[in-house]
Order: sequence, then structure tokens, then C-alpha cells
Amino acid sequence: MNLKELSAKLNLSPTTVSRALNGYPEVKEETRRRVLDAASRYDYSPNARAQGLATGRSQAIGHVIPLSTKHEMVNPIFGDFIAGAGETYSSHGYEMLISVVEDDRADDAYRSLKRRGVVDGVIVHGPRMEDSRIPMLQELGLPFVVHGRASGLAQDYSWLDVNNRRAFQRATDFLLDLGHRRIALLNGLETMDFAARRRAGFEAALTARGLNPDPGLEVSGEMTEAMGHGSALALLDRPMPPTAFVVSSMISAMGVRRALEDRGLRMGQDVSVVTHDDALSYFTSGADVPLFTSTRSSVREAGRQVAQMLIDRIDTPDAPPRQVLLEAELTVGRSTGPAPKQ
Amino acid sequence: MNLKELSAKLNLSPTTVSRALNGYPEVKEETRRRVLDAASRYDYSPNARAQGLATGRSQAIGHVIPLSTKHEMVNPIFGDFIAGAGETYSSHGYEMLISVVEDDRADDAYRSLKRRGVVDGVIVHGPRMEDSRIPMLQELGLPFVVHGRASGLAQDYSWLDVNNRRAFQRATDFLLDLGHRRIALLNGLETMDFAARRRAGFEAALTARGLNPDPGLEVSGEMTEAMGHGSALALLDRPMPPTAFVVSSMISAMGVRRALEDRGLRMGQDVSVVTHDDALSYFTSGADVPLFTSTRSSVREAGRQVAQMLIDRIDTPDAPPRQVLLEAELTVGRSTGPAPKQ
DNA sequence: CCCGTTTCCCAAAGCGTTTTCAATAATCCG
DNA sequence: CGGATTATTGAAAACGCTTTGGGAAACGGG
Repeated sequence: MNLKELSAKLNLSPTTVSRALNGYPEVKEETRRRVLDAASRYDYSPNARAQGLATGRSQAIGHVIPLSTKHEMVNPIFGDFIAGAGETYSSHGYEMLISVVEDDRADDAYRSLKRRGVVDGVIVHGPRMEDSRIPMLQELGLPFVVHGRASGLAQDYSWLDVNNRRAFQRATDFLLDLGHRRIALLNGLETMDFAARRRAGFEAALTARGLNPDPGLEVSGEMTEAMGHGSALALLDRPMPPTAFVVSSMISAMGVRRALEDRGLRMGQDVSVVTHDDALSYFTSGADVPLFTSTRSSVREAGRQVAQMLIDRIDTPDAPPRQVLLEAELTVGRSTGPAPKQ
Repeated sequence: MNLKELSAKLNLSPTTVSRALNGYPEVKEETRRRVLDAASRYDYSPNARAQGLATGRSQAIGHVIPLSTKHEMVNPIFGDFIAGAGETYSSHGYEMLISVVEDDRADDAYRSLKRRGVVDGVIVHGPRMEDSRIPMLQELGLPFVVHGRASGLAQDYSWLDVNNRRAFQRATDFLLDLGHRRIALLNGLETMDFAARRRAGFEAALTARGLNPDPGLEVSGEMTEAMGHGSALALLDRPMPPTAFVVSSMISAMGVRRALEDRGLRMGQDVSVVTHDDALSYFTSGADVPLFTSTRSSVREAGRQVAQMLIDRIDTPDAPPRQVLLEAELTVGRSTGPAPKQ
């Protein structure tokens, strides 16, 4: 069933039917009712491609995801973010389009989406410091919102980020208050902007207490379970091992925990661990005291909000860019305790 | 730059340019070269919507994902599956379209995708037993491939599944060989087809040795960390606690491990654990002996293959449906050992 | 009752491709 | 050399919608 057929059944012109369907005011209420009624009876929906061709819009939003495991997105937080964004999209009549590409082809992917008119806007994931995608998208004229943000860029653009710096500063402060002095940082890849900010927060907390950050206690890498395990083991085997860890992801924290077990150390007593927790729906452990003390921020909620920001941006392109900074909660679990006496 | 403009620059008709671009034989080699050359110089790509309208195809594949956490897809395996499928799509010129919907709206979502011509086919995730989506899609005439399969359906359709039954039978056999006799099963939601098959494999192994499956040792639910933890605690606190666990997901297995710790039991010595491992890229722990003994099967690879099957199906709709059954590997880790002496 | 407004509807022109049908130029074969 | 192919290109229709520019009927005020 297409528009022409439907309008034939109604003895109306396609024009009128289209207008009735799209809520234009110049059609009689009774006619509109008839049209709407027939549309649902004959199970008619406009063909999306034809509609898109006529309106110049695709009602779709793109997410470009680099293929490699290295990237922070093909990882647990992906599913939750997508779920959040998808909620917003579907309630606004947008489709979500995901483009998985070779790592070095991301720029081409954005260009291609724009050129072929496949999407009306994109969400930028995992921004790096001075991320070149931002000026590029601005030049392309493709509406976008960044999940996270990129330091060191002159331009003004829309983003939504967690206050990573403050979160890690608070986490570190918390450990310092418990008497810990040798605190290790297991950070994400520091080409990622969020990781750089986390480190800054970590070091700021130390410096504020007159402590010198020890580069030997700072590790950065992909946030896998193995990375947490390996790095923690190496650190624990040092002559002066850390008494506490600040860890950038739940998954790595599990690796740290395994390392502690390997060394016969009790988490929360011999060694404390604070981790960042993206509040993944399948990981939240119900009502009891959580295993890990963590800085917590819902990726799903971030997805919802970022999507909304982008839709607003597409609707009113001339509005100034918006920035949203979410604060993470610091939730106390069973993985932290006072520093052991020397 | 659109087709008309490009052809004007070349002093050719849009017809010829289109044909040159699409590799039709009736255009002179030299002309084709000129066209291709100009296209890349002026950075031209055909508008996807116009192309779609003209050809009647959208070059996109849909994935309908129910919103709720309950569903097995908004979970860690999602990201990996998507990455695998996305690889295949992008190398075949398809886009991936994800539709996140309220749980009870999934059927509408499929219908709508079809009606509006948004996608050329869909992948069905997380089939339940006698899943009604399968006959529905068949009736709709929307090409599809199921990741997993659905018992109890008469029709012939394409699917790719892991041999869940055999995997769990082998896992259970392995534990029986080690002398375990009280073995617990922590299964996924048994409305899910794969969970039913896993249970069947588990029970078959027991029965083959003349053991009666004890319903008190079989738990089914969402495969979260908390579920693993809670169920394991309850089982361990029974008068005759199990000496081994067969667990349906890595995440739940981590919960089991936490429960063992809570009770002061050593995993691999006091209690054995075998889990199913979807070989998620961020979880694989490098070269050392893995923590968990597991039945292992790569979700990413499944994604790649399912996508390919669907594309083939779209290209040749008249070919008979295909079924692929992948075998899981049984990989020995440090979570299993001989049953303790009574 | 007349004329300017509204109200309601329609024909037709796009949107940017592909594809059918036809035309011209080049080539072939006897 | 002439008719029949074959190679190469183009004009125009089609895909299914939205939107512009009218136009006719109904209305309202003087």
C-alpha cells in the first residue's frame, strides 16, 4: 500500500492525504480522521526512502565504531550506551545506524555517511585529546554531539561528559583519608581524553596533600581483565607495593582482585581498590553492599541524554552548542578500608 | 555534488554516468575511466535514499533489540556480536540499523521496518522456544536469519547456533569424570531456547551415568553477577551442597566465585566451576591458563557468519534456508579439579 | 448582495537515482 | 558496398513521497 493507492481509496489527492498524515492544519478535521482511520486500517506507513528523498532528511543517526578491540566502545559499555540512546531515538522517530569500520577508516566513514545522506547527525564516541574528528565534522556540516569531550580544541561544540577529573580526585581523596599513601593508578589508554582527565584528578589529589605522584605507580593501557591482573601483579611485586589502587574500569578491577588473590592479599583489608563503574545494567548487584567502592555514573543515562542533545541540535541547527557535565557518585563498597599499619 | 551535476561536468548523460559507476558493460572503457576519475575527484557518491528509492532496496539490515535488561542482548555479548556482524556488513556495502523497542513492541518493530522499507532483512536475536517471530517474519516476507534457533517450530528457516546441548553435556561429563556427583546448574532464563538446550545437555550427562537430576540443584534466571552470587550462596548453604557448578555465563560465574570466597571455599579445589564463555574480546585474558574452565564459542565470529548468511539470503531469496551449528570448545582452566573426598 | 477572506483541496513539480526504450555510430559479413 | 549487428549513448519514465502555487467553495462583514 502506497500513498497513491491509499488516496485513491479515499477519493482524495495524495497531497491531501500526505498533509492529513503529517498534521498540517489546512485539512478538515473530519477528512483527517477519515485518512488516519484508513491508514491504520490498510496498515499504511510512508516509505522511508521516498520520504527521505522528498524531505532531504533520513531520520537516522549514525554511530561510527572502530573495529578494533583497542577502542573503548567495542566493550561492555557499548551495549548500555546504545540501549539508552536507542530509547531516545525510537521515541522521536529516529533510527540508529551503526557503522563498524577499520580503525584508520573512521574519518572516511563520517564523510561517506554525510555525502550519501545516510544520516542526519552522528554521535562521536571515545574522543581523544585534540580529536581531529571534531573540526572535521564541523567543516563537513554534519551535526554531532560528543560523548566525552576533547581537550585542546578551540572550537565550540556540543558534548556530554562525566566529570572524570573530579571523580578520580574524589576517589583518590577518599583513599588518602583512609591513610593510604602509596596509591596506584590503573588508567585507560591515555590517548583517550577521559583517561587524561582521570589522571589529572588523581594527581591533583596527591599534590594537594603534598605528595609527589610516582610515575612507577601509574599504568595506562586497554582496560581488560588481563591488564588489571598483570599490572596489579607487577605493582604488588615491587619492593614498596601500593596499598591501594584506583582503577578505571570494573573489568580491570576484577583483574586486580584476581591478582590480590594470587598474592594472598585480602581486598578491602590488605589492599584497597576503588574503581570507576559505568553502572552497567547486568553488573549491578542488587541491594547488598557492592563489592567495589566506586565512582559511578550511568552510561545508559548518558546515552539517553546525548541522543536527545543531538536531536535538538538537528532540529535547531542555529542554537548554540550545549555542554553537559555529569557528576559521578562515590559509592562505598567492600573493597576499601584503612591503610594497613606499616 | 549529485549525479546531474557530475554528468554535466563530463558532458555525458546521467544515464551513462550511472551505468559507468555501477559497472554496466555497455559503456566504453575509456568513458568509464573518465567517469570514475571525475567521481573520485569531485568526491561524488550517489545519494543513498534516491538510490534506494530507485532500486527498491535499502542496503541496510535491522536488529530489533528489546529495551529491557531482562533480554539477553542488552548485555555484554551484544557489543561483540555487533562488531562481528558489522565487519561483514561494511565489507558488503550494508548498513546496520538497530531498533531499540519496548519489550512488547518487538513484533510491531519488525512490521514497521518492513512496511516502511527501512531494511532489506533482519537478524533475530535471543529466540525463545516456539518463538512467534519466526512464522511472523516468514509471513511478512522479510528475509531473516536467527542467531540461535527455536525448538518446536514446523517451518524451515535459516539459523546459526552453538551446539548448546552438546557443550553442556560435555561440561557436565567433564565434572563427572572428576568424580563430582552433586553438580548444580545455573542456567539462563529457560524461556530462552538456548537455556532449555543447555539444561537438556546437563541432564543428559547425569542420566547417562544413572544419576537423577535434582531439581533443587537447578536454577534459572537472568545471567547477572548478582544472580550467580545469590544462587550459589543459597546452594552452598544447603545441607548437601554441590561440589561443582555448571554456569551459563561468565558474568554469573564471577558471582559464583564471589560466593565461594564469601564461604571461604577455594574454587578449583573445594568447589569446581565450569562456565560458558562467549569469548568476549575484552575478557580474554591473554596467554596464561584461564581462570575458568569453560565451554567457549566466539560470539563475534557468530556475528560475522550470521550476517553473511543473511546477505546471501537477500541476494538469492529462492535458495533453501541454511543451518549452521557451531561446536563449542571445552577449555580447561583453574576453576576445576577432582571432587573432594567426602 | 458583493467582495475580500478563509477553508479545503488538488495538479504538478520536485527530490536523485536507476532502468527501459530508442537512437545513433561503428563494425561486420557476404 | 549495403544491410545487419553490435557498441555506445541519451531521453524520459519510474520509484513514493513532500511541497509549491493555485483554485473553488464557503464564509463574513458592510
